[in-house]
Amino acid sequence: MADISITNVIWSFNNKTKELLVLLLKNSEEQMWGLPTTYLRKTENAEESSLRLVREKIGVDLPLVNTEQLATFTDIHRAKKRELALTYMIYLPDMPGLVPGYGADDAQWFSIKPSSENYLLQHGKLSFETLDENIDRNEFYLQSDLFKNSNGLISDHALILRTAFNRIRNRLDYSPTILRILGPTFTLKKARIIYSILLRVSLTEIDNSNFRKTHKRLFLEVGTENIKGAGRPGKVYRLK
Amino acid sequence: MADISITNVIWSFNNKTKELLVLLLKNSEEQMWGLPTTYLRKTENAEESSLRLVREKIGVDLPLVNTEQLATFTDIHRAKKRELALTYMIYLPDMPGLVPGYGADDAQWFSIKPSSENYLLQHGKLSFETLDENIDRNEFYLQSDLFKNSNGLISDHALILRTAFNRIRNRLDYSPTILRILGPTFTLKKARIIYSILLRVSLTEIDNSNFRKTHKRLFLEVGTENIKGAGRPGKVYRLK
DNA sequence: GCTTTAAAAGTAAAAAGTACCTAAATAACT
DNA sequence: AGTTATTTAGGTACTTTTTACTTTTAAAGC
Repeated sequence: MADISITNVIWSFNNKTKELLVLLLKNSEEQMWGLPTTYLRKTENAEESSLRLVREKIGVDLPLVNTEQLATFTDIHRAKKRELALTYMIYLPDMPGLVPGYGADDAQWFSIKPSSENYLLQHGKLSFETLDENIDRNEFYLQSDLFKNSNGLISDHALILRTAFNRIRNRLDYSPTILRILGPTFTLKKARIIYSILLRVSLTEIDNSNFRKTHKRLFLEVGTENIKGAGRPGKVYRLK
Repeated sequence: MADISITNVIWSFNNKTKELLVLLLKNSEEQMWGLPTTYLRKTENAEESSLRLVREKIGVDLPLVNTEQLATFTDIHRAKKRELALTYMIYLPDMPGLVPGYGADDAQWFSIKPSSENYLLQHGKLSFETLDENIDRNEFYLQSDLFKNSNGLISDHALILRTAFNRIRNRLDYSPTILRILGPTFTLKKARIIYSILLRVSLTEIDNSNFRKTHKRLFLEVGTENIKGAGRPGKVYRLK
């Protein structure tokens, strides 16, 4: 009856600029940016489809455990034809190189950058106007009411992206899976950078010492940083 | 391509026996119990479909805000034909009367009752064998690995039910929407009963006084109980 | 009025969170 | 080599929250 699309929100991290990234593709037909999307095949379940999409667009072959269901969007008017969007989230370290692939003219990592209270899509920085705090609470109901295409993204991909952002933020306290974008291990500094972006506060507002205390239950110490640089080398952790 | 089914996990509460209830229907064809299910129509989104199902089975007409997306199950072999299950949760007070309706031979409220470590489906009591604590964390990945039909429920409805149970339990601390089954207002005693069932501890293990202190941020006092009975009448609250 | 029951309210100790400071480890500079 | 700047680990005292337990209050039944 309806077409089944699989849409991925793929997160990564720029180690040089310390930016939180999300992957967008430029649609050949409409020349608008949107999230990577494919169609579910007869022979695969949605998780497999989501990972196939990653393989096709980024050339990375991930095990099943690396994709995580976000939500399903079913609004009648969300696409030209009736189409359900089964959305997934994926966390990739190292900001892999991109190739546009079939149906896309361009592929780019967009930086999620808080600008005062808002996020704006400008100059390669992705940002939402008045990121609605209530979306996560309401994301499962009234999707049609929340439907707004305010960011110049294709279809309802702005809504999907906000839902993803809020989900990640709400999970920060007990399951900060977003830290996977830092690779298998990470320093507390990098973790704090991610937290500061998601919580939209400056890095100094997240106290180094207190962050260590309140989060050590989530992290496991596995060694010490061995990179060159000024200052004491940080300890290296991984997610428990 | 695939059929789209809408499956509801409908929760309620028995005010006399103080039991947490879930609605199951007996399938005419297979003579097995399962969750209420319908098929998505061209003219409706999934939330509307979920509420139509409630209306058809229980005769209650709810506003859109009363259904909440649980997860989408896409395993290739989850049904005889390829069929995606978009699942929703609904909280109904007063344990409404039931009519089997089309395709069902019986409709019943089943009590979720913890028996030691396990939950067993016996004598109208619904229960899971070794309710896996990890399902919620993993529910969005590896669904096919978790697929087990261990409760005599149709298809993968046992998995759906466990996913629902774990979701509710994890949300208890910050968004105890399950308390809607108590009606618009409730006493702390009743809230504690729900918590004790979900956390699988005895009522006395949830201290009355401390429960009040730790949960007052979630509840709003709206008056005092005016029912007849021994003991001081409890205050009445509603969800903030 | 006294006893029983059930819930609200109080108290003190423990645990967790917060603001701020000191110590340690490294690089760069004189 | 010794000093300084930089960065992160670790410590301390204070505040808030949670927890275990006790007391008070408000009703019903006799």
